[in-house]
Amino acid sequence: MSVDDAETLPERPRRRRTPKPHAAGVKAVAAAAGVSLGTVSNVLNRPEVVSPLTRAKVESAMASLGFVRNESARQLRAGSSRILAYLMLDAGNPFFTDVAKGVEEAAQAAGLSVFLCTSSEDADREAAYLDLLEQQRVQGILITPIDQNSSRLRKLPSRGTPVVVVDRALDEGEHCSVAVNDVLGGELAISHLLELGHERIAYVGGPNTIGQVVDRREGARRALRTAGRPAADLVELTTGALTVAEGRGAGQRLAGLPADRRPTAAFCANDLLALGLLQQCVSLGLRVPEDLAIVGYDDIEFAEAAAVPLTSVRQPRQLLGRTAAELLLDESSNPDHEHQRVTFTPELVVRTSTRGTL
Amino acid sequence: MSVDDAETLPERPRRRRTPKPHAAGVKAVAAAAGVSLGTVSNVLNRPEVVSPLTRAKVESAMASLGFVRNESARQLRAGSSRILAYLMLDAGNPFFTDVAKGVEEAAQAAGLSVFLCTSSEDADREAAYLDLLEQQRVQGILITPIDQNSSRLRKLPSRGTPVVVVDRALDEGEHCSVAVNDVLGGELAISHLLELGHERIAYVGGPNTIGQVVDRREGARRALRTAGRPAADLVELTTGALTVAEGRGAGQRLAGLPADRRPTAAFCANDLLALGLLQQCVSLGLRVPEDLAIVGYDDIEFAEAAAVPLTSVRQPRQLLGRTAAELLLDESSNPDHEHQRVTFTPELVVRTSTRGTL
DNA sequence: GGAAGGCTATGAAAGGTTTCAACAGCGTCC
DNA sequence: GGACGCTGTTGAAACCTTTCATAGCCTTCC
Repeated sequence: MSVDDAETLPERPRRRRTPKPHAAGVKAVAAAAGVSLGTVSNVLNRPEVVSPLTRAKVESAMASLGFVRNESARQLRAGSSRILAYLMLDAGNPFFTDVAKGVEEAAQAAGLSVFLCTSSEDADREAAYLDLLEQQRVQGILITPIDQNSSRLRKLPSRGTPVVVVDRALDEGEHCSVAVNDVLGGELAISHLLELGHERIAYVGGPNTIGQVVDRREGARRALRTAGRPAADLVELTTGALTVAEGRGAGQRLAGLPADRRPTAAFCANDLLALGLLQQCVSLGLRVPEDLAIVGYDDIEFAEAAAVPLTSVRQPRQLLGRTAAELLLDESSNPDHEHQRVTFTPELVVRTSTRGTL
Repeated sequence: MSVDDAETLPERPRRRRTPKPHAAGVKAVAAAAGVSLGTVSNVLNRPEVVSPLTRAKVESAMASLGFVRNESARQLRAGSSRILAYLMLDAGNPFFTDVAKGVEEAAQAAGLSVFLCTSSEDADREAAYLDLLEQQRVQGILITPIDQNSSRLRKLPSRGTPVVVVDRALDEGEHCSVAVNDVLGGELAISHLLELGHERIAYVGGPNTIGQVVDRREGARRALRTAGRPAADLVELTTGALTVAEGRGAGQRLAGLPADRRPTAAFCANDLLALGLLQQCVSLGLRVPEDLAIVGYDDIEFAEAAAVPLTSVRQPRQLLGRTAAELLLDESSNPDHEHQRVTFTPELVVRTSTRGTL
């Protein structure tokens, strides 16, 4: 240590900021390869315009310096992102992860990447992620919204971030939407149970703020009307969420009813509820489907894997995701894009939980 | 149209690029509010240093212009990102989504957001996402790797992107890791089955490139040795992946064995396999646990919800994710950070699939 | 032999934000 | 009454890349 050091110690040299370990940028690469900045950029973005020799020099310089392109700077200048986001309602529900698989498929085909986010059915979280994604200037947002009337959601497209609503059909607005006809799904389920001779049927689902819950119940009621049955034949059990645990709770309530008042069949708003219900009822001694037939909704993989395979209303999950992503891509690349509402048709898959041995 | 126009038509005015619809930046906000650029930035980043009056002016200007902060520019200049990424093996496995939940929890507590990515057990995809995330300069990466010896993975930390390996303990290297003792888990499962009097036991799992599969089998063998049993008592059924479908296939093979050679118990490398196995065996007429006892691994929610509730080895999934995220945060904020290998202890949860009625 | 034209490579400008040294205004203290 | 300190605000530089008009060189063709 020299005397000098001691003197200058108090006023530290003060770098502008702590630099990342080895941040080699295009500049360093250009210097190492003996070319200009622009050429390095061309190697990255339009390799075909640069001569093979030069390209090789640049590429080897990149490799030896460990160059990593700074996406922020790229995006800032180029103005576009190569990323799509899917904001899910609940990552724990296999339905959504299957939709996500379809999204990824379509994105990969277009050379884009997908970031998944999950709102966990929390409106604040949803809002926070929407803000974040907008600030990131992602190419577009796919969302299964909690509240489809959110003003935040409506504002996004006018500011340049395309939005596609997944699994919910919006009446109007600045987005495309992709959904499955939930009313029809409900009808399918109840018609099936009526054909099997069931008279008193439970509808298990909630909360009523969730559009899917409402639509599926509406379908159930419609099927009863069509069959000329009184609406009172549908016993409604409301749950607090669409989870296995809530399904178990509903099972408890159901099994507790005296046998002569207990429904002989239950239609659940999704498979998680149905699986919980199934488990609880079986463990309380009810036989499925003899004492209680059960129909679920979504046909997730675990529906078939349950020891009493579950009859369920199948939705084209992956197709849903793929279509949504394709609509989004069209919106962001095709100047004549027109918003669409795509609706798919659900399909009843009959298994042991309603028909017994086949 | 003037004559001039006709003349200049061929050489189109050529905007630098098509601007996003209404891109109001800090500059526009500053102008509208009658303050300088720096003040707007202060409102965004250090609101406490700006006087309430000025702040109000700026905020109302922001609102009326629909200002959205450009995160790319922010990150470019500030050098740091407020985002964490978790690169999962398989979004369809509830185990990983539960881990993700823990990650989100910890991230939220620290004011960060989480992007989820899924490699779908595809090494190329994993590599592509790692590149992407590094280019995005995310604050750090949590990963359950396919190949934990990937050179790409090892390079990341030295270039400034911290990495924490989840659900895998690495022997060395530049990262922290968080894992559960899989060997012990295997031992727990087999010891339990031995105590129940089973003599011929199947181990169902694969492929052998997956560390978890290997470790759990190792634990199984160790338990047999400890009990003084020959290694041949463990019948190995190798699967191609850890999925429900593969479990079903294994069930088919198992049920096809003549009763006197068929194992009386099966230990599966994860719950997806176990659920598939359970379903197939039941539908082929085997009684669980009387004819075949089954132990799974992970204790995902569906394990308990299965109509024959599954005995399983429970891992602290959410805690795993939370701890991993905390290690990552420490690494990126604490200059004295030292890499750690955290190992949790698994726990056997006994249910009907091995013990019958309780 | 010289002009035209095709390839490549160059260098400066631009993109929106944060940062920070400097400054203005104003009350306080001696 | 002057120096000082405090609070709030300013303006320019810096972050790293992409873009594009232009320049240089080489070939080709008249």
